Amino acid sequence: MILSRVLETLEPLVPLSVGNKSVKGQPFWTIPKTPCYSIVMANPMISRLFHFLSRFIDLTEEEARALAELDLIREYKKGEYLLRAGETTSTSYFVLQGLVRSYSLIDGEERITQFYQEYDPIAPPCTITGEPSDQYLDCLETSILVVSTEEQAEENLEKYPSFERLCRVLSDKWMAEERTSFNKYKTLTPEQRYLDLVEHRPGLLQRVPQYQLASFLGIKPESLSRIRKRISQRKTPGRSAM
Amino acid sequence: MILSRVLETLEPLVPLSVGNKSVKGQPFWTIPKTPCYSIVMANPMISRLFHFLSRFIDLTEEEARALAELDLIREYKKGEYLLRAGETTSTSYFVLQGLVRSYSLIDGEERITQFYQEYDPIAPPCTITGEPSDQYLDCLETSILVVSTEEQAEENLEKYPSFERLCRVLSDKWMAEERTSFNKYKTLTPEQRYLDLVEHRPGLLQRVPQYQLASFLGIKPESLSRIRKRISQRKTPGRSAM
DNA sequence: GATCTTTCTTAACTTAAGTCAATGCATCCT
DNA sequence: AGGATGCATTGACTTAAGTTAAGAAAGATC
Repeated sequence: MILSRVLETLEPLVPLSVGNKSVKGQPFWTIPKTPCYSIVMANPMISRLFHFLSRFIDLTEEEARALAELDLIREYKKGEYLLRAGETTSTSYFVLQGLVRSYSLIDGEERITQFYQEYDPIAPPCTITGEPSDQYLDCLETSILVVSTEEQAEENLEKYPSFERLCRVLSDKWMAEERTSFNKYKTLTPEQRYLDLVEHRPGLLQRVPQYQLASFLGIKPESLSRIRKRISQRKTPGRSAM
Repeated sequence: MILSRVLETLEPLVPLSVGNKSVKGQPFWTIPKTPCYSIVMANPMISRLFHFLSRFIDLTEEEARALAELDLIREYKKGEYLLRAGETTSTSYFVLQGLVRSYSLIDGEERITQFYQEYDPIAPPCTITGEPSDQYLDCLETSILVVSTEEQAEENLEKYPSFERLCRVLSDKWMAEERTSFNKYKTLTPEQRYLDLVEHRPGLLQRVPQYQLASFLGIKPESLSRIRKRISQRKTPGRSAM
């Protein structure tokens, strides 16, 4: 398995602007170079999908065409729900552009469990377990997603065996990431988690209001405010007392 | 995908005794009934592996033989390390019997991130990312594990395409479980997490000292002690005063 | 059975997040 | 401009976990 090498070469997409509100009408992310599957290049979002997949597998022209013709890409408006607690779905998503969040309702309060941004998979546990979801899924920004049901996937996995491999490799990668961030969450304090967020997902700070970041970090907005104050005071220790 | 049905029918193994110290020399878990692959039945541990796998896939006699002949099952002594922080490995495990824990060292203190028991997979993120592990892996009990390197897996996935499907299905199942427990950890208080543990993994309370449970729950032993006191006082509110 | 060791509990005190409430500061609306 | 709304900050107070230290209880050893 050469996934480690693969991951090293996967450069993140470069944002065109800070915050998606500031430059309206423009795509938020640059369109990446991608290997040339003929049918595919017309649509920049399909192109983006193949750019991502090319890091993990070499699809034949036929497979690429088949995948493109499945026509899996959909746009969801800001505020639109993909899933509500209590429902069950067999649908998974993959974010090509935009921002989706998952949260659960605890005593009437939204507790955000994840933000899904460009190149993130959204695989609700209920697609596997069949149990009613305890999570809500909604779009914080108008988002362009790859949409795939289990049934559809199943069908095409049989037709194109190399998809099976692709799915397994991606599952493994995402599993490792999930484990790693779980471990981080467990071992870091709220302050360290915030600093980790600043370091590793700085884009989120621009795209998400602070009270939602707080919820994601597992604390109250007031606490995040105090943490930020603490940090800024520590960084500027001088120029006090006269 | 019929994994939801599959999961419903997967009954947990029944422990023979409470705590592995009490009944020495006896197997801790009953040996399950399993479909009859001829080569396999000799060894109860291989039998157990196939019992588990049969819930997810029907292997041909040839595939079953191939899998058995890979000779992947090993015993590790109590206290033995499978992985240390700083190292990288391509080896994953699957617990047939025993108890393994992962932890990281924070300021010289062991912070337990997971207990792996019967039927749990152990897939260190470094097998995928290639980065040095931040986690230690060691056996809390003498354990019997399926041992599999990426290279070996890779080789056999090519030879036996249905293994590819098996791996993907298992990855998906484990991914869903990982997500679910992450969400739980985020949304529950330490006290609720303890109660959840009592309800869903009661065996652990017998097999693991309290200070390690506390670490796993993300709190100090003293706090767990207080939490338990709080709970027991709540359950026995009467018979006080005079 | 007495001793040593490990684990668990308790208590007093500290720390940081939660809670509640008030204020400041944008932006949006008409 | 004025008012409403939503979000971030601040302060006073509460709560629960962390810290430190001392014993009690349970197990292991000889």
